[in-house]
Amino acid sequence: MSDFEHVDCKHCSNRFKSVICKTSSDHSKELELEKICSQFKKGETIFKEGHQAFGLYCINAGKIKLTKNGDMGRDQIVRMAASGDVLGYRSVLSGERYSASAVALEDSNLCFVPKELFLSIVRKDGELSMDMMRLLSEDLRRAESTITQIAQKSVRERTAEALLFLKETYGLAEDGETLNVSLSREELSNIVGTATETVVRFLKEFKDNGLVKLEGKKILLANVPELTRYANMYD
Amino acid sequence: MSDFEHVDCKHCSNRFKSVICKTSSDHSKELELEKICSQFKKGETIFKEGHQAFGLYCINAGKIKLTKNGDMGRDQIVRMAASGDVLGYRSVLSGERYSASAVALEDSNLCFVPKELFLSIVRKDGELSMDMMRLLSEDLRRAESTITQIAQKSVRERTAEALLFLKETYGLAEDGETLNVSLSREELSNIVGTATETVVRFLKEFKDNGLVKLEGKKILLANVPELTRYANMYD
DNA sequence: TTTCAAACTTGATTTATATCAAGTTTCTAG
DNA sequence: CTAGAAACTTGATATAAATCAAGTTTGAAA
Repeated sequence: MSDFEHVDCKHCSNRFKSVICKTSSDHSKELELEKICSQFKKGETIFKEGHQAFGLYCINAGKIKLTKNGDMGRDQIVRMAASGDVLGYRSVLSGERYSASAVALEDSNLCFVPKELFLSIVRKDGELSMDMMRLLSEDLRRAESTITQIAQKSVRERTAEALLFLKETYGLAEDGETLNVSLSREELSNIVGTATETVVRFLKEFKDNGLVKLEGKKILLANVPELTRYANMYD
Repeated sequence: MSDFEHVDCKHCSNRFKSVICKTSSDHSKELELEKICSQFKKGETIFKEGHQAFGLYCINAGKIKLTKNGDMGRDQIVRMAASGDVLGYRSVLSGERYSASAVALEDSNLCFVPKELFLSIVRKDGELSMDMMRLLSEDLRRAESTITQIAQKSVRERTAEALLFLKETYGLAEDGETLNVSLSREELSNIVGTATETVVRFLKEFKDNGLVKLEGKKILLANVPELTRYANMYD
């Protein structure tokens, strides 16, 4: 992690719709003064599960995974974040330690906002409060939906679903077909919640059935409708 | 569902610590006037997944399960709620439809607070806002922890864990050993995310190993430390 | 550029759990 | 109190996915 050129919030809030950046202009000024922009290289850890939460991070550019340690040492990816998303607000709001680790999936640029500053702004800015509640609500809805998926769907279905989820979250590359994120097979297995070999096998099956094309870590979605059928076999 | 004697918030907030009940006295008065207390019989549905959220519910007395429909028709229990808990705030805050159904596990007594009233109080009461954020944060943390558990633990571990979770959530009966909640084997399987027969088998195994005693739907935890070991075999 | 380690792939085998089938018990409505 | 349905239990079998083992490819550092 190294310091990076300061990105002003106005610029940021125009490009992205980060809740934090939208706060009214007087609070914005405070933010401008106190926030710290840093650059994280691919693979670098932004914060670690179990550590004290000193503040939150706004993603200015880049892609971040949030992982939790399972009891047997294996990681589980519980969220994937992109530009405009905010990390760590859950812990800051509840006053707890970070409940997951944040790791950069590619070189990323984040703004750090200290806990006290953020809390004081939230207390003053009712609209920001509402935004934060909406954000938490949406995260909670998605998490509970994931519980249902993982508990009830087969690994094949979840693998197909993970690919579609990555498409929703990070979009596609310029060709309009390739997933716009590069993950190892192990990371993919940590999203699906399965063994690495199993992910490899299902990707191969999908490839053999013309649903995807594989080229190293690049995954090209060749047949999204059919992939959707694979993901929801009982709809 | 039938009308029930009106329970005043002050009384309620003394016994339980529902966020809603704690709001400052001027807002309390509004609440008193508009809220509607109702009684739900065991098995009755309080609200249904996918329906519009007209407000939220405070549990005055009773136990409620929150379930989501999986894509193949099977239910998944995503949360268990008790006296003092609030239901439906997620949907009200995010303006979405209910994302889960709420069903009474025993005869229960709830207060309904209309959406508009709640939102207007939240907007005015900064402390309530903070409380709601803490509540959502805690729910989110627990949900993400459940994702990790379900994705990585065996059904045996999750079954043991479910029993411990029920002990935490609803406590024990007067004997200090029996779970203070009565669930069908199917409901238990909907918490664990497995087949009903599998839950039956593991309960029997636990019984044979002296971890629990079974008497119909009563489950007596005979050896909590060992049950904990079963739940976290790789700690 | 070579070398070594890490990541990936594939096959064989084992294991956990789902599913199916057939009772048995418990609860509920009449 | 009885009949029937629903819930529960148990066993047998099938199957999905994990694990183990052995390559192969890829990528990074020297």
